Amino acid sequence: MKSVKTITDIAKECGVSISTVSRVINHNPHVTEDTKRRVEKVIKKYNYSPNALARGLISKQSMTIGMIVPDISNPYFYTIFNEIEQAAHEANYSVFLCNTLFSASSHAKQNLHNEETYFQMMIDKKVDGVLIAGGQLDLVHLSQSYLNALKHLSQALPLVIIGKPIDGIDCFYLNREDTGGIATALNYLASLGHKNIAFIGGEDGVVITQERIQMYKETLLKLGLPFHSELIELSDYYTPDGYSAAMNLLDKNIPFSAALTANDNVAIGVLRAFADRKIKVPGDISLISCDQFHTADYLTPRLTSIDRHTGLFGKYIIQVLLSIINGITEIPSIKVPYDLVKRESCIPYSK
Amino acid sequence: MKSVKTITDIAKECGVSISTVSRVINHNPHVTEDTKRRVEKVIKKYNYSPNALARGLISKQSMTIGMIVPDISNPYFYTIFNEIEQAAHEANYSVFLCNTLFSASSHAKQNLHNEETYFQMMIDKKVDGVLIAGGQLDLVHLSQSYLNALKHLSQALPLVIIGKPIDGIDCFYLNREDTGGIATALNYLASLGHKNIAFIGGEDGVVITQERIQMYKETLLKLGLPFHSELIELSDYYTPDGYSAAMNLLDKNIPFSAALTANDNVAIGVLRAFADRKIKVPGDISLISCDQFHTADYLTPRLTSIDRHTGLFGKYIIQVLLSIINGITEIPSIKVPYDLVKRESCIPYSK
DNA sequence: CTGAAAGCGCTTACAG
DNA sequence: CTGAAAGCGCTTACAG
Repeated sequence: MKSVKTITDIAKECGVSISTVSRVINHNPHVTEDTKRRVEKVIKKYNYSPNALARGLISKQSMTIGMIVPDISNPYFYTIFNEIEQAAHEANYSVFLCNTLFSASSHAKQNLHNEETYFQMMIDKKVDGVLIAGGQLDLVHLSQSYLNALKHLSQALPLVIIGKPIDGIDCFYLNREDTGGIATALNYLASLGHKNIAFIGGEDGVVITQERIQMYKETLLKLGLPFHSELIELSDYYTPDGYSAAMNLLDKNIPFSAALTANDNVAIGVLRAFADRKIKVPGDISLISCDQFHTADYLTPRLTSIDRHTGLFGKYIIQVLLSIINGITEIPSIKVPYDLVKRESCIPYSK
Repeated sequence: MKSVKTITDIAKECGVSISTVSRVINHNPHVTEDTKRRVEKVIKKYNYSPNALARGLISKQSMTIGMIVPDISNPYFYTIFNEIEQAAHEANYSVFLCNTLFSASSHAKQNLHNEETYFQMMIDKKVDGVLIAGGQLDLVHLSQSYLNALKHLSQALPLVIIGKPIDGIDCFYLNREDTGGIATALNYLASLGHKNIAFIGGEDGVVITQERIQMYKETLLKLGLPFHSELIELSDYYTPDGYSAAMNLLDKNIPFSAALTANDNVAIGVLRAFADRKIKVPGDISLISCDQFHTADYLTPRLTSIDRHTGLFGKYIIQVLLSIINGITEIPSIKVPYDLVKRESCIPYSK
């Protein structure tokens, strides 16, 4: 395309062989100080830097990793990505961000094979490792086609999956406890005297949602609180979804004095729906979010949330991926904490 | 690393030369239907797909692009990225997302050469084109080191910069009108009878901020409204920044009945600050945001905003980059509209 | 210490 | 239509 020097150009100008140039580039000690200096001077002169494609071809390392997520505009994913990318960059890796646009709620409408084409691209591009978070992965029922593609990927490259192990797919699975926050939130609300507690958000047909509902049920039982399946209103993880879910819930006309929300984005929608129905938070209903994003502390009321420390989890993920790339197969386990952050949206029950 | 077939493996198993295999891969018509079928069968059998590194080395096309942004968690950037990535993927490109973490507000503290190392990485990896949005680029004063790195990049690869032309850097510049929204917002507030209008948000030392303030000044003048430089409170583009900026502004004790906010995130912080000071929006102060994100319609009050259609701009950007990669040097210009979206946060002035 | 040669996995003229 | 050869820009034994 444009004027970019190659190792041959440098070698010629220095009057040495390309082997010698290669040696100085790679800090091979078997080079005279003098020739080394001479070569380095020319390298600097042209700002020469070796072609990573050629290098990758021969060294079997592209210094590249792939991250496959459904939607980078989701704070959960971009928080993880930020950590991944930063650590990767520090380790001299570049990262392909693959945004598949997969949505569990509406996946009938979309191109079901989109994720699979991303898998193949990562294989073709010889990334040194791939990370998958979210997408079809989380579905309760996986299509055969997806499974095949995933298997093919796992056989071609070091693969890290954020989630529960999938039958027949041999790769590394990193899992964070996804339900503990639910129990913590519920215990807190119960301690405030709330009895009828709604559950808003979480996609239908997704493993995590099932587990969370299970935990919701169990915890209520343990606390001796009533369980009404009608108080569960699923939805996607975004603000508009929270809004419509809250409206649907309200339309059922089942009394509740507190609500659990999948994350802060959903909470914003719920807050809006409640305001439209003249329901005061926390005056009429207490609200707690199970996954804190960045705005919780600036909403009105300030949102009581569970901080799941997703950033920490991201740091852990990339650390694992990098060590796997370097041949370490023993992965350290980690306990990512989750903390209850009490703010203004929950108050004691009073009737 | 793991078992991945090469063109040689396929050729051997088919009993043909690698040239022939290459021809069927590349849909070269000069292959007998019969051999073609035979080769394709084996390709399918092993799920063979050519090594993109080797391909890129010879064809001078890596089918890869780079996008360099300061912070992907910023809705402005992720909205653009989403469009870029989707269109790129449809055109069979993968995208390296480089998150430089550059912040104009606090760049004294950070690694100033971070962006430059990303530039070099993109050159080394032989991406087919690079896109830069935000970062040092937007600064009023550019460091010589950055300028050199940028020049080097522009000479090595097709480069598209989102922003104003920079002296001495020959590349493609895509610029959207960044100040029109200010005038529209101001006109609207004036039409509601507001006279003292504050300006909150926008980083200091950045070109766009200068232009916006200039526009703010000019428009007030045109409208015959007073201009108080004390009513300008700069800050970064995030919620906490909006909060502290609003607090600072309030502490000055200069009366105003309406405020312009750089974007919705800043507006959320401002809303919170006002609430803490018992100032009602829109009762006491009307608020308008100059760049709408996704939550505007769910805040309380619902936020009146300028919709700058950043997604559309993103579609345009990638279309331009792709055509440049394909050798088209004539870039179509576009007029991205901006619309005033009236919601609840602005009401007529009444004293 | 240094260079010539082989090879990474492809594509593309060039012969046949 | 098909194969042998050259070559993309590197790295890495192998000689010297």
